[in-house]
Formats: sequence, structure tokens, C-alpha cells
Amino acid sequence: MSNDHAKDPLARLPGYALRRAASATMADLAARLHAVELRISDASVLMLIRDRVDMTSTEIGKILDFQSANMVPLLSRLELAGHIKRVPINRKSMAIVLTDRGQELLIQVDSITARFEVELLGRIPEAHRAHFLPALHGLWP
Amino acid sequence: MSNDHAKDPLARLPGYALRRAASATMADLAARLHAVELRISDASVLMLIRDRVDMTSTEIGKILDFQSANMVPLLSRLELAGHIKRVPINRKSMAIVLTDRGQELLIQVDSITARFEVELLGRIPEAHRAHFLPALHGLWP
DNA sequence: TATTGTTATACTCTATAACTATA
DNA sequence: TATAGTTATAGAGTATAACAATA
Repeated sequence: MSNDHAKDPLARLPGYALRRAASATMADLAARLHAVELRISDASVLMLIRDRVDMTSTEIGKILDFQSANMVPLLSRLELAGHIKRVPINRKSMAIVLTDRGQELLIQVDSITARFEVELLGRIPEAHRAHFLPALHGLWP
Repeated sequence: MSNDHAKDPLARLPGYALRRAASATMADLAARLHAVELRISDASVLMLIRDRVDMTSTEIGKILDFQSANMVPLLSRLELAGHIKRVPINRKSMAIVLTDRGQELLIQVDSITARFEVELLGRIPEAHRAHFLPALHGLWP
């Protein structure tokens, strides 16, 4: 207990702690990704489609839990920035694929997120570290 | 690994898992608190000031990490609903105090959050459960 | 009929800048 | 000068409803 959580009576509640931890951690990640002008959701999409040439907007949204309506401005931004392109699958569907520029950017994204993940785990006391990911896996469908 | 995280290659990243877990869990809590017409931030404030008659808006914001500008509409809502009142400390500061009605509502809030916290912990595999809170405590200041 | 992708829209959350009044 | 509280505003994130075109 190196920190000031004693001053916050709510810090004993797992739900509250989850909210505070996620909020602080995601603000940190967002700031790091700002260096490559990406949002967290943008980076998630780029990482998800890294080796794929066949994922549609709908599929991406299903996996990442983004509404399809919200995929539209997200993908438009990435396309406008030259990171992805839309490749027709049939007359109804489009595959979302990394461009060469997107591939290069992904190298930077990998570097940023790898460092971020290492530092995140590093802030968790060693005795609890290995339990963190399996615990979280219970908390979303 | 009872769930579908195998289909999501990002699920191995602790940061991503933290984001997904917090998002799903907080959506659940928000829905439960909707029954008493409170937001998560509202309920946090009520729980924080439960036994206090001397906390100012600024102090509350510092503990819960809400900007003071964002405290204004939050407290206005709670005051309008009759859950809190403002008691002058001096000509500059106001104490934020539960009304009788706020005290009664807090009983319901405690019931909702207690059940929520139990179910949250229940979704974490037993072997990892005790490590969850101490791990989170490393992740915010 | 169901699905893909889209448009428009609205609500919540959070952050910043600028201001008043008081300590 | 520093602090408490406020106003206005903007950027994100997220949700719903309605729609066109195609499977």
C-alpha cells in the first residue's frame, strides 16, 4: 500500500478501484498514442487487422464491441490519414486492410503499447501480477 | 478460460483487458443505479460524504478525481433532487451534506453496490480473486 | 428477411480557460 | 497571492433510430 488509498474510503470497493485504475491507465495510454495522432480505439483497430485482409467493419466492431454506427467516423479518419484502405469483398461488403503506411505506423504503435503494457504490469506488486489478466477475463463476455 | 477471449487477439494485453473489463462492469453498475436515478459519479459522492458534515466540493473532487468545474452540475442535480444540501462553512466555502432524503437513498445505494460488488468478485475465478484489489491499487495515484 | 454500411442525432463524461469573490 | 466556486465550451465516447443496398 504505497499510495494514498487510505484517504479514500471507496478504494476498498473493487468496482470503484476498477473504475479509477482503468480511467488513470487509459488516460496514460491515450496521451502516449497522441504522439502518433491515434485514439485508443484507432490503435485497437490497427492491431486487430494487422495480418488480416478479410475483416469487415461489422466484424471488427463485433470483436472490439464498437457499434457499427461508431465504426463509420473511426474508419473514415483512418482512411483519410492513409492508414487503411477499403477493399471490396462483394457488392455489399468491404474488407478493411492496412496500407503500407498503416503497416509502418503499426510498428510504432506496437512499440508504444509494448512499453505501456510493461510499465502497467510493473506498477502491479509482483505477488499479484500474474493474477491480473485472468481476473479481468472474468469481467467481460 | 470459459469465454470467447480466444477470438480476440488483443485480449492478451492487460491494458486492453482492463479497458474492456471496466467498460462492461461500469455499464452494468450504471444500469443498476439507474433504478434510483443516479449516475455512478453521483453515487460515489453520496457514499463519500456519508458520515461527513464538513466536506467541500473541492475536497470531494480531489478525492474522487473530478474537476471542480464538473462538480457544479453534479452537485446541482443532487441538490435539486433533494439528496444533499449546502451548509455554509464561511463566506467562501460550503459543506456538502446529506439530507434526510439523501440518507434514505444511501441505504438503497449501499444495497445496490453491495450486491454489485459481490457479483463482480464472483465472476473472478476464485484463485485470482484476492489479488484483484491489491493489483488495481498499483494503477492509480 | 436478415445483414452491411451509413446518416443523423443525442447524451454522458471529461477537460480547459476565464472569471468572481473570499481567504 | 492562493483558493473556492462557477460559467461556458469543446472534445471524446457511446447509444439509438431510421434508412439504402445487397445477401
